Amino acid sequence: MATISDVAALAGVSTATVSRALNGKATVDRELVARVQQAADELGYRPNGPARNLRRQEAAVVALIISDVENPFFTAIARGVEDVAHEVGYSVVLCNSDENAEKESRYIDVAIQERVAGVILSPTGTTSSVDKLAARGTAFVAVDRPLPQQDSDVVLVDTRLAARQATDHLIAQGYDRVGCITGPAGVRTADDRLAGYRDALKSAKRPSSTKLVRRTEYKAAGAHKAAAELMSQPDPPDALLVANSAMAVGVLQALREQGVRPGRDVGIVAFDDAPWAEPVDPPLSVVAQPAYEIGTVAARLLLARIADSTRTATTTTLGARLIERGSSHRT
Amino acid sequence: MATISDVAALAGVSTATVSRALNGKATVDRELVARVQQAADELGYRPNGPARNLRRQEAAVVALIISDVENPFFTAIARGVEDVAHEVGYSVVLCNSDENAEKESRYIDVAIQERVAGVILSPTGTTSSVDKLAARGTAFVAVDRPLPQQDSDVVLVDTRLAARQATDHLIAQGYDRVGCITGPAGVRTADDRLAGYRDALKSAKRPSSTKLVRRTEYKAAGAHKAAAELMSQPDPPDALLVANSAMAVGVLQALREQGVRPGRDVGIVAFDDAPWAEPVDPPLSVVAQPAYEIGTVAARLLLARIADSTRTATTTTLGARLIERGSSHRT
DNA sequence: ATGAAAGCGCTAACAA
DNA sequence: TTGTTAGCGCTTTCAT
Repeated sequence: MATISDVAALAGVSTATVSRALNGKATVDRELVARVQQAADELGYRPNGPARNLRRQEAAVVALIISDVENPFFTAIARGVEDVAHEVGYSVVLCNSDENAEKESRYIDVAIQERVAGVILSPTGTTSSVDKLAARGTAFVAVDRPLPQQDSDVVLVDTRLAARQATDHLIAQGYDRVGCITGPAGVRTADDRLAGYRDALKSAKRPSSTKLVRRTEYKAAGAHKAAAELMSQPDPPDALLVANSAMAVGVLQALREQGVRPGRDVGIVAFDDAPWAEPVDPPLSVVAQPAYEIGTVAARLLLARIADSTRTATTTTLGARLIERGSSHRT
Repeated sequence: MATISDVAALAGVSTATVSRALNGKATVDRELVARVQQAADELGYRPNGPARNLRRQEAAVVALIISDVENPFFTAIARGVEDVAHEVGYSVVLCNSDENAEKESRYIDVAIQERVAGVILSPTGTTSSVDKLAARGTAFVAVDRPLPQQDSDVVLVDTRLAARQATDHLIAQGYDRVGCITGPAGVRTADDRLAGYRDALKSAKRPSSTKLVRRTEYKAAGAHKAAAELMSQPDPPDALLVANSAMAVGVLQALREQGVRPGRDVGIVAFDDAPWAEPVDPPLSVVAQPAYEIGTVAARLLLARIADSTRTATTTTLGARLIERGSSHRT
């Protein structure tokens, strides 16, 4: 594979000039630039990334560590990050931590090892593996969940408020016994959504009973079981706030099995506006989180921090939007 | 950040010994290994990836270039690739070509530049940017779609047969005018699915009319429009074969808008077993492609080719499975 | 404006 | 078994 010396030889100049010419430094004669360019083209020259990064002591790469590639919420974030990063010539490496602290830690090690310019991640619960990033001075920003006792840039959604509004909406629609299926204790978004749900019950002066609440993994299977349990209690809920779209799949499934129709029989609002939320029957009411925007904001923060590591950390909180569809109306 | 020399100094040995010890070479004294290890731990030493890659002339990284991160079919492939690659210590870099030849080409450039060990990609139609990989001798394998006139490793699904079987099934269920909504002309999977659909009509001695066929992007919006058009014709289809799950979203939406119930009024079979296919009402009949397996097979082929670039190219064709649910039954 | 030369951190010949 | 040393390909002083 052609190296910079090959190009230099062919163009009849030094490697330094080739480097300067190809990197657009102003101090190179126009004619030489052309000659170098032609030689490079002729040889199909591509700079050797590792060599460049070694010399520059940094790669124009950011790592994005998300907890679930199959979750549309996170893929939308990825899109946002990608779009911003590419604008300024950065590549994005997507890593899948699978909500697993060990995998997350491993990817962080890789990121450090490859000397990426920065890391964006949705931290898996209690982990402190981000300390490694902080210790090395690698720029990073957290999305979706704050880092415990870490003063870093964070991009969040006001998910507690969103949960409250969604619950308010269900109550306003005449549902009386609103239940909640949320994620595991300790996962911040799960806790917040539950808190918002309780806020709404309290302000509507409804009693809040633990019999109407279930916590499980953020997956379809757990939610399926939880919903089945809730619905076969003596006093089943007549509405459900569901904490993400994968869970909604499980809940819908459980309701179908019990012959219960969403909306008419049991009101449903789920977090995340999945593509299938609209075409299902009845259409699913959702809390749409600004996932793409989370990604763009996080990417911009990261780039700013890469450029200036002394910036003070900021927390950005974005709002979510309730989209009312058939599943939260009695008619 | 600590370098190998720092570790060497602290352990009182040469850098070569540190390198050997940390890379598990057999020829190092046990006691020294321990000393080196301890020094490395103490300093929090992480080998510099670019330096290592520069020296080794190859990174233990494979690039996976897929045409849509938001499509569950491709994310499942990604999972498969990841799992196999990680087993042998390779990292996977996920890139999103967005079904866009230019983006694909750019990612291929990056892959070459970073000197990745190999590339797995779902080629966007007619592109010849993979030639660049071939020219550089970078190992690669194609998934989902074959490369035009390129003798490389390929992992495919027998999608024509699957489309035929799905159509057979619809006909067997008593649907009389089966239509088809498939992807753009020139995209191999789209063409194959259409061909399989026609195979079935022919062998059932049904006339095949272009009035029952629509081609659009592999997206919800296009399929929505196509379905709406098809259904408002004078002689609308009473069943539809839909070429992927994003399209199915659009089709279902269109049917809802026209007050047409899947199954009872219009039989539906769609490609790809999306998570929401089961909980919708009625549950969606699908052609389940072995996406995860495509990923694992492709990864193994790639690793084999990395190890031995002279291997002759192979084509692996996997089967798909028809899952019959409510949307393809009249009752 | 250009070239010579040093060196980024690591691994692998080659010596000892 | 260990150390010495020479690069991998690039960018960037420092001279010129």
